[in-house]
Amino acid sequence: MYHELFRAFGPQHWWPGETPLEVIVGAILTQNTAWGNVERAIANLKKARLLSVEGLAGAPPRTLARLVRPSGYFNQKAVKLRAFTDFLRDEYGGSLRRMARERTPALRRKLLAVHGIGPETADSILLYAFGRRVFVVDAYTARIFSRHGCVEARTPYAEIQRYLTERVPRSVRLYNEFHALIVRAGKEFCRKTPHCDACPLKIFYKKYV
DNA sequence: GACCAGGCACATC
DNA sequence: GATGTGCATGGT
Repeated sequence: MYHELFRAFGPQHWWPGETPLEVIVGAILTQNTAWGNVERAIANLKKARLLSVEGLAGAPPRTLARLVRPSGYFNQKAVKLRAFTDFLRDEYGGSLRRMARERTPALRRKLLAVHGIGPETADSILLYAFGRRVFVVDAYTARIFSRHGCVEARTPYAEIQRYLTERVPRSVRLYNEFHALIVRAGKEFCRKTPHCDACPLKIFYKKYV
């Protein structure tokens, strides 16, 4: 499936963010939200010169909420951004470099304890901000692999993740590209109803489903 | 005007 | 532990 997707779409160059902090902010803002709206919110933060650890930590919550408004759930997301900078300050003295020295299992555990960071957001941060070998599962992943008969519908996050890590070669590079391609395919072909004839994965669909 | 989008926390059973 | 609900904007 990976090779079919790569052949069809080519490299996706993920994450679409320039710095680890920008990846983290994007991961929080994109929760159940179209990426285009996240881009507007990030642009607002940049324009206000608040897309920094100090900026996010120091800005009034109402200001943050106003700036991230285009990404939806803006009151909650303002709280979540602040929860992250609080965590970064308390746990690593506000230093992403120090945070980057933490070992993956401990870091994942700590991230999951932060308000607003669940499994997908934690794993996106681990893989795309810190280059850790963690397979990110999202709504598209669940949909595509359940529609291909690999897992049951509504299989829990951890189980889908286990299914994939047991089968996919364990490479950060591959995890990065595969997940990005899954999102690409999900957006274009697997939204409300399957469009299997045009989808690069159609041969798998026809063979197994 | 309905439906959807790269979830998560919280309440309730 | 499973299931339901609120959160909210912008595109199709």
